[in-house]
Amino acid sequence: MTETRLDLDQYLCFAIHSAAQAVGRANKPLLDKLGLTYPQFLVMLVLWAEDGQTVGGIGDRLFLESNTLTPLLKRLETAGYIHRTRDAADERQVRIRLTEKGRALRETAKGEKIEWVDRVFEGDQDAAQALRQRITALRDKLLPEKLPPAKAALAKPASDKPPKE
Amino acid sequence: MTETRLDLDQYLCFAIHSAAQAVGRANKPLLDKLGLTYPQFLVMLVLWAEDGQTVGGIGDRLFLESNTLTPLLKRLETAGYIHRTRDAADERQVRIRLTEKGRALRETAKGEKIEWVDRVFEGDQDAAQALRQRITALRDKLLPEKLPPAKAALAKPASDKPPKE
DNA sequence: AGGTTATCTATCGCACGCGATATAATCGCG
DNA sequence: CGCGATTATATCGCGTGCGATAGATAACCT
Repeated sequence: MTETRLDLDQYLCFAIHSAAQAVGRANKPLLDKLGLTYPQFLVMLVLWAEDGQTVGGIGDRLFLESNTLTPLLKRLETAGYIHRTRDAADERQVRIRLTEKGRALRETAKGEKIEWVDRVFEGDQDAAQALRQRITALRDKLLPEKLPPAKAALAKPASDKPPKE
Repeated sequence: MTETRLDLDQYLCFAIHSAAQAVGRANKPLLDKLGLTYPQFLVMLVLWAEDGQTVGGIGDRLFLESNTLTPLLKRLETAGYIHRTRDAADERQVRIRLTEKGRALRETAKGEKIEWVDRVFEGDQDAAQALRQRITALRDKLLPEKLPPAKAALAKPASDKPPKE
């Protein structure tokens, strides 16, 4: 019959897929304390690092687009963590700004610790870093050509000539 | 200000999260040819290896539960790839069986190739295997211990102080 | 200037993932 | 045997992801 033995773990894509699910579940207790979902927490991380970013700017860092971010940001606004206001200079953009409550949440978050990394790697920080780098390298090779996010934001973009297709 | 520079890639959880998204996008062209979503494809993989499994059996392999699988399986049934029938011996269970169309899809799938693994690893199979193993090891350390139901009860002697909670 | 094109955000629809709960069948135990 | 506990699946609600598309505003071009 079709009793071909199947080991799903032989598929790299399933390994990553299922690992991401497992990580999500492992993060859940911490996020519940903050009252945030994981994507919401990522947005707060981005805003804690730099307030007043645009929807698109946040999306560049998180690899998300407005169809995902707009509803998410509205929920964060309803929860009282952020304000959403059109940029006066460019009315197409929406600037996301932390409220006092949103900034305060950062202190709560700092008090919490991601416990599962220690539990899994048992102090072997090098192994954790190596794995992290390999995974991000894999991701960056898969993503369509987009400028490396954090660094590009630092330097003022000199007007260059993008080669057109 | 709060201009702490943020490198999200320093977080292992974000690395995995974003890598899983990237892998999903990379798989999309292949899945579109098959007319399946990625979770649907995983279910088909499981069934191609062993037909006639129960909902729970499939869920064990994919780390999913009936709240996710039931609607997904109904869609596969609507698409004509599977049948869902109650097990005669145990009417609680639902057996999932491939249709002829479902089996035929396997041949189509075999003709397709996951191209991005080669593109990313450029023939370095060892690197791909090593990464895969590290990721699955991470996942397995994160997942709660699942005891094979009946067997664990046998070995357990009569220490009848159930954990109060 | 005016018309075209590009950019930015929002909206809609669908498919997961999952917590909470419901329902039905089976098991366990006196 | 009967009744409570357990198991298997289903249902409901919400929050993402994401393709497709719409709408408004800005940039561009001759």
